[in-house]
Amino acid sequence: MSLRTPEAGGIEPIELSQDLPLPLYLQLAKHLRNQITSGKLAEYDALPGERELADRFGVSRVTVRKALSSLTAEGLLNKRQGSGWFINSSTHVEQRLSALTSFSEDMASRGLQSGTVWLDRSISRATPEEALLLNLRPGDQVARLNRLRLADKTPLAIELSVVPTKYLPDPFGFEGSLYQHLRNLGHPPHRALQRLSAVRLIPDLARQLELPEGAPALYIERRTFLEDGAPLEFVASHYRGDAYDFVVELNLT
Amino acid sequence: MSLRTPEAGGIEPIELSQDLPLPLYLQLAKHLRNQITSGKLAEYDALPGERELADRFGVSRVTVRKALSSLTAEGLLNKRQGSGWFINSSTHVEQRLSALTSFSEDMASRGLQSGTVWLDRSISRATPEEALLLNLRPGDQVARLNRLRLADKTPLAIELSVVPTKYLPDPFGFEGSLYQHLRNLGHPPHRALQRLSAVRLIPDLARQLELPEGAPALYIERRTFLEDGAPLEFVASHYRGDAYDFVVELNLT
DNA sequence: TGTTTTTAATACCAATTTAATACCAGATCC
DNA sequence: GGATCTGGTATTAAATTGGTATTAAAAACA
Repeated sequence: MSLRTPEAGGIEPIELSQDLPLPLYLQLAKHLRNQITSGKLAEYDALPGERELADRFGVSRVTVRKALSSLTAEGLLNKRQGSGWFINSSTHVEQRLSALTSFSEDMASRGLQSGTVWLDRSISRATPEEALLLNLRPGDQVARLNRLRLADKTPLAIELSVVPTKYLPDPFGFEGSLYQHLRNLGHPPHRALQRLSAVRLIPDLARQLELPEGAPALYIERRTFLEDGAPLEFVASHYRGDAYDFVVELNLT
Repeated sequence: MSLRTPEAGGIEPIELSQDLPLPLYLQLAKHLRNQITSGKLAEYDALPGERELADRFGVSRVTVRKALSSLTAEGLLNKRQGSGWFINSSTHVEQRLSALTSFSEDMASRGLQSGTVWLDRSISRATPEEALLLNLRPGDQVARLNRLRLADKTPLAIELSVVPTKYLPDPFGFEGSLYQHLRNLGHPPHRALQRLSAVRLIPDLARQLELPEGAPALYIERRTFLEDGAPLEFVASHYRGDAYDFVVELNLT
């Protein structure tokens, strides 16, 4: 047995079969990806050596190698000759886009308890600027959702969502996730465009976030679109600069 | 059953009939077009093999081939011998993330003239933190590139790049784009992971950016990786909060 | 009605991928 | 410094992929 194998590897065994409609190396990659992203194999952990893995799953070393290589291309693993294969930090694959979809999911993935305090829930006419951004006619009505977002009871962000009433007729008709509700109503968000910048908090917002006036904040403006390209939602958020990181992962090819 | 067919294909069955006033291959093309554009096949990039499809729909391979060819002419599919048929990614919406690759390109796309003032260009030992982030051994050497970035002659950002000397042996050996240079050296950046947050500028940085002390800034930390997953570069940037927007576009599906 | 075009089948060809074995080279550890 | 770990690479055979030629029936057309 390899010297550097951590406690028998901690990898669950699995039966790989040539009869399945997926090549062996992809079956193996899939299994390992599960083990890694599910947290069963901790960050920075070493994987068992290639020979050991080949032996354990009953395939050749080349097959193991192809599986590991494909996971490397995904950014989950890295290797060093003479040392072995290691799990990358920040391999929260499922989380890649969740930061943009749902506040609660985002918080959950960071291991924080999320909470919401409603500041405003009403219907009114769109301002000229909102009408422009949401592609509405002047005077069209919008639902306005202003929420204070909490992480472990600490104020983390203020979020103002504006949705045309044709997509959200009743702003009181839901609890929890706005996106889930919109999906239920048959208006699933499909694409989003975000702008991020750093701003100084105005007194009003600073007070609500329990920060001194002028503290730095991450300002995120988001426009969400339906599949047919129609604007669904406009959100302006202020995140506490001292407590929130926005993570983006991307390919440069 | 085909070995390489991905997960039974996920294609709904349909009854094709010679008695209809539409040739078999067009009936099949129509059905597949529906499945693709409706997004039912979006999660499977690959289609089942031609033989598998022929078998499943009870027609000959040539018929399947004609159907797939006509969809190719429409731009929905592409093929590779030995591999199979793939749904074009252009049918999914493309992500525009190039704003993250190069400062100069980013500026150019905003119609601004970009400039650079070198603050530091040297080689030294990696700090323990850098060694961890770049997967180096303690004492390994890194090139340190500290640049003041200008947009139309206004200071816009301060950027500190750290690259292991094994990838960038001579920090003076290039002008212009670091990424272009790394590509020329055979180390093309492949993937990046970014963290963004808002910070208050420390006096030193504030002075260099010609801002008052404590002004808000967008802090962007980026790690860039090679295709094989090895860390290539670590960058820490401070962007003026009053002059820079960071744009992200993405799909929520 | 004879001719051409389209349709759809069978059979065989060529490129690619898969997955194995055997051996090479760099790192680590004593 | 030399075992002996580690990953790296070259070579191979078999399986699977799409590619193509040939044929015949059906449909369209003159």
